[in-house]
Amino acid sequence: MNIAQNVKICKVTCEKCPLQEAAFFRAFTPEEARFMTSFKAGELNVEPGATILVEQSHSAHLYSVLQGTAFRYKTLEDGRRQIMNFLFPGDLIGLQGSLTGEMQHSVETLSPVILCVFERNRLAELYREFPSLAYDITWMAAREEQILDESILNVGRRSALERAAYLIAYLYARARAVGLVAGPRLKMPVTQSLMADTLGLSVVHTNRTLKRLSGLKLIRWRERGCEILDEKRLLQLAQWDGLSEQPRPYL
Amino acid sequence: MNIAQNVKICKVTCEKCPLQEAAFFRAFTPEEARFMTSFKAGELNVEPGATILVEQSHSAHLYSVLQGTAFRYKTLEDGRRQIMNFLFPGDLIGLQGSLTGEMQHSVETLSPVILCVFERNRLAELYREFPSLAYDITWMAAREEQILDESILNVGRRSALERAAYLIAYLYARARAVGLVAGPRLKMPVTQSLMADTLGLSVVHTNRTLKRLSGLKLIRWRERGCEILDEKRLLQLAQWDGLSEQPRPYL
DNA sequence: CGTCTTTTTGACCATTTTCAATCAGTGTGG
DNA sequence: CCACACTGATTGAAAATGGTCAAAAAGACG
Repeated sequence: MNIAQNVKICKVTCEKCPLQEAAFFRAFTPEEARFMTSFKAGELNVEPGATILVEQSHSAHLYSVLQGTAFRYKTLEDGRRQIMNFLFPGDLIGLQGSLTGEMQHSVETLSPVILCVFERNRLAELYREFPSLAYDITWMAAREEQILDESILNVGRRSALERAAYLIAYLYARARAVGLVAGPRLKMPVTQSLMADTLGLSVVHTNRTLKRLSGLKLIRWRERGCEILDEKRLLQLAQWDGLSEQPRPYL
Repeated sequence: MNIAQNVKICKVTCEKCPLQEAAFFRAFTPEEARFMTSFKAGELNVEPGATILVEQSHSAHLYSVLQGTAFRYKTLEDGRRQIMNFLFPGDLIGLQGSLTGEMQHSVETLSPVILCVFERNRLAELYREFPSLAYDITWMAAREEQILDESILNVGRRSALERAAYLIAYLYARARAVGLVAGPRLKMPVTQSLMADTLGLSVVHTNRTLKRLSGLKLIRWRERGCEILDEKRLLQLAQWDGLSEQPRPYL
């Protein structure tokens, strides 16, 4: 397993956080930004395909994605893997570990990723000094819950075709919000094997299902990626309303 | 649909919250308890089978379960239902609604339930005045995430038999923590149809699967309930480690 | 150009669903 | 007390969905 190393000295101050640019994110107040800069312990540059966190391990750090994409997954002892969610810029990584100190899932990068690194044990300080940021963290946790809820509905009650339609529409919506789409194209390296492990299907059946979506002219599959041809009908097929468009916080 | 009404005047003060008794919960400090008493707007008594919250609706309130059990679910337009999680005493209800103000799931009671009612718009106050309680809320949200993660793994990657084993072991563990078991018996009215909607299976197949677990002498099914005969082998079959035993916060 | 990963296909098998009844337990009103 | 209506549990048979195995085709990459 290719474990992430390579701590970079270079540190983008949070006052100049590139994510502030996106209208999609709620901007920090000057005080918040100042605090975050001090709260941020450093940056971590990670290669594609590297493992950031490992199930069962303990991490003193909390991360947020500054750039790139990754995914969160669990595995059963016999190797079966289930992807729980994908991580995009602005997303928090490892908050769950605050409970027992032990991670219950692993995180692996899809693309080159830059992470902001925070000390888990300074979290109490953040809660004391900046209730607004504390609220943001709760907000993000609650949003993750909503997404996971939809995911359970997806895997539990939708057919293979509907499931795939939902997943693609979901990834497209999230990627678009952070500028990771070029026209109909998802700028994110996803393999069908990853999709299978997200959908709870076999790779073979995932392939057949994607072909079926292609046949319906809803998508087109390209080397490690996906083009969305008819977003509206994808949403319709999945019986999904789409993501809320309102601005969200980030760390 | 049987909507919850019946707001009770009677108000248990949080200083004397009966949940404090359980060693399972982190007790409030006197200041926290005093604040919570003022934060608590009232109590709601709800009958079994009543709907507390409805998907797509807006609620000015946040609830926590003081007594009884309930479940959280989503439905597709064509009626398919998926249960996301069950609610036990100490659990928070409706935090997710803080984001858009619109609930993305419904909540229905299983037994008679007593809820503590809080004003959603006073949440900022709680975050300002009591960082420790704010942290508790985040803690609970993060714990819910962990449970949902396991649930996705369950529905996505476990076989029907393993899935059922996990669900029963999970319910048993949670019920035990709050004193809702009598020996091997789950004191909680669950129908096979509810289990089916949690497992992402049809009722018929759920029934066959439970029979199979009975055949293996792992459980015994009783009128609207379940006896656990061999918890260890259930955990083993599901390849699950069980719930963390450490004390947890509650509201 | 050769090696590796990813995608694709076919044939066959297993799991799960659906449909249709039946059975058991509970509560109701006559 | 009994007939009747309900809900929940159970069963069988047929059909559909999805999985497994094996292999080939198509890209990706050094």
